Amino acid sequence: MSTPSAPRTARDFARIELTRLILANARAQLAEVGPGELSVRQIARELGMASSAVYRYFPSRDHLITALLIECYDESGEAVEAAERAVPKAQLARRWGATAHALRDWALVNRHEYALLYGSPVPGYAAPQDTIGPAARVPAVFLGLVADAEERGVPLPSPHAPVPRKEKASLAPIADMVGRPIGDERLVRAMMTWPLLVGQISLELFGHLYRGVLDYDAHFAHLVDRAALDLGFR
Amino acid sequence: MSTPSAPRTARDFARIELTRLILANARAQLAEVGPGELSVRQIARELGMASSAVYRYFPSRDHLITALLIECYDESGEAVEAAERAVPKAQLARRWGATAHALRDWALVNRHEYALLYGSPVPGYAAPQDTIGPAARVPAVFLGLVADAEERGVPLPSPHAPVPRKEKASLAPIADMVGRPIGDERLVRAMMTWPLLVGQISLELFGHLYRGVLDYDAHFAHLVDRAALDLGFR
DNA sequence: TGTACATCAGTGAACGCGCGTTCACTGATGTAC
DNA sequence: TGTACATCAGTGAACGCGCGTTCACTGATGTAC
Repeated sequence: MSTPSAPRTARDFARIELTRLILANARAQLAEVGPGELSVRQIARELGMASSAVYRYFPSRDHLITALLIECYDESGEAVEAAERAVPKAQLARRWGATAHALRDWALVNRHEYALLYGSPVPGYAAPQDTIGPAARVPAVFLGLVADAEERGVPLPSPHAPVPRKEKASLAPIADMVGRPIGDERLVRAMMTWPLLVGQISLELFGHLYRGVLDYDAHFAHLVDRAALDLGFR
Repeated sequence: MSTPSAPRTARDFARIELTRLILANARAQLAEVGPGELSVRQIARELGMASSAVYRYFPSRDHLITALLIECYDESGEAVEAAERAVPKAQLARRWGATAHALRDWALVNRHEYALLYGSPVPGYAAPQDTIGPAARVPAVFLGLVADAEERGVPLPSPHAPVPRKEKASLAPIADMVGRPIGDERLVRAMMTWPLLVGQISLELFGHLYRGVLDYDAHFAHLVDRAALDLGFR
């Protein structure tokens, strides 16, 4: 993909391998330390090379972070997509459940990575355009689900809320992303699941449910079931 | 409150004043810089004193952050409570809308403060018990709202989702916090609004809606209206 | 009211640490003839 | 196939910066008699 060309020479191979190693090590650092504390020097140390050598592969720390962002968006996207694929297409509620739980499970195993994606922005870092595509993978799965529901004519539970013109216009890019016909009401419902999931996972991981909710698993599972109803999936 | 005793001497006055000044300056720093980059030395510089002097007032940077957390939780709590108070008790939907918008408005004006409260935890910092009380103010307002709805016998829209025993037990501390009788289903609904709001505000502030949603204001307003329906508020 | 002592605020230097990035340089690898 | 040159990887020192925290000290404020 981003390989400049087929590796021919030993140098090419080494370059690819080391780029991979550096990224893998940066990633490993995220097991111990938050995204803001990622250190080029620490990576170099771990790899037994001079810190300046890293700059042959990534022109700056920001480029490294960008690569990590893309990797993590893709990884979580892949996890969510795989979970969804494993359920028969017709079972909307189970597909929804599988995807929602896949996202949370990924976040629980990759806490700092989750924080990198959905927590506060890394200080001094501005994400470039390159991350937009990968970032859209997870929401795209959810949007695909509601589009399927629309296709099958699955009814949405009442009461319905009329969608104002302004809001409809506001969501035009999302409707485009779906690429299939979808009712306003259903699109809004889909747009509620996204903050619900990210909000719930963030509250849990960032410690806001501590001593409030006793069983995080049970609570998340129930919220997902509840949301399935609202989406007309059962 | 946390004043050790009534200020009697000039020293006492100066101590209170300087503690206030240091905190105010730390707070002002948040206008420019994220919570993770808060610097004791920078505060001292701004105040024209030696950095070591700050340690007469706060024994460590962590204590400063704790004080900031409490201040910000209280401030946002106060904003939300005030917004709610301004609406007649009987108008549940409007009370809900006012509180939800108050939280977002506060977050928009105080972006780094919001990140401090609801974003990724500050690296190397562990919040002590002292923050739990103030942190509960905002959710308490929302819980109060649904408790009022319960009291008035406001019906919840169908379809209803039976709440499993496990989940019911899991939410026991929250039910306690409410302190008034409240149905399981309604409590769960309340527990969905919290991640919805925090999730939506975080997605917006942290850049995840960029070029996806065009009009953040309109979208948030509609989500809040939509949620009001689900809560039985209209 | 005045003196002797204790308490505390604030200073400035220092400790010990870490960071991202640059740069001149060496030596290995690749390429063109 | 062998040589001359160009390209690139990696080094180690350095720049310039910032940080939290400690400590011995001075001078002002407060207290007890």
